[in-house]
Amino acid sequence: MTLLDEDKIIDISELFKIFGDSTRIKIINILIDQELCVGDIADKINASQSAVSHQLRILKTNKLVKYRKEGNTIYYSLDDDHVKKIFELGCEHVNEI
Amino acid sequence: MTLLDEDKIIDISELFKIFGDSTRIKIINILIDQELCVGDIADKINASQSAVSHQLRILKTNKLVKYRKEGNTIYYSLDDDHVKKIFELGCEHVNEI
DNA sequence: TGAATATATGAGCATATATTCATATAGGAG
DNA sequence: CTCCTATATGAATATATGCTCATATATTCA
Repeated sequence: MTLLDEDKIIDISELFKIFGDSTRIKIINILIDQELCVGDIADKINASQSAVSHQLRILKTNKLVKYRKEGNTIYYSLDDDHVKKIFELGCEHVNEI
Repeated sequence: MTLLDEDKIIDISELFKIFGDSTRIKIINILIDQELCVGDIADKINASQSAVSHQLRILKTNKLVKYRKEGNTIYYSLDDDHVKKIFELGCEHVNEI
């Protein structure tokens, strides 16, 4: 291993693993330019409330999304500019193949 | 779905799925600045020849690496500048958390 | 041609993971 | 307090996937 140690390798692959699921990519895509509550996300991406909630937990745990409570409702949005950048770079790549 | 259609969503998540494995990240990392043959990759990342070959096939199929034959030996290198960019953006992100 | 080296590949196994279903929790409205 | 809505969570299941082992393929060299 030249550049990176084992721990960082794991971290990086774990990060990309998060992006490597279509449900999560749909969530990220829908949150690119807006914040949305769980139910609306589920509606817009055609997934169950439970599935979305499970995936949001993973995205939240890995700091890819942040959230804001308003009464009963929880609004999610992208956490970090890197998330958007990584997503967009992925788009670019698949567009060019 | 606002921005992307289902097919593109699948493509993008498939792309990131490729990056979402530590063996493949090790391979990408080791190929960042050099081309190497299968055996040398296996040695340097401490993985079996078979495991590396399996993963190289995935990387090759998805156009993340390219190869060059020289007699008996096959040299692999990163295919596309996006691969390096995506990898580096991933590094940046994990460094900032 | 035969042996040695480099790489690829298929089967089988063990593990990880995404979804569903059922249920829990929690806040707001009446 | 009670009902309703929004979200989270745990268990179970089905599927995907990475590794190993054994073997195949291909190229070089003697």
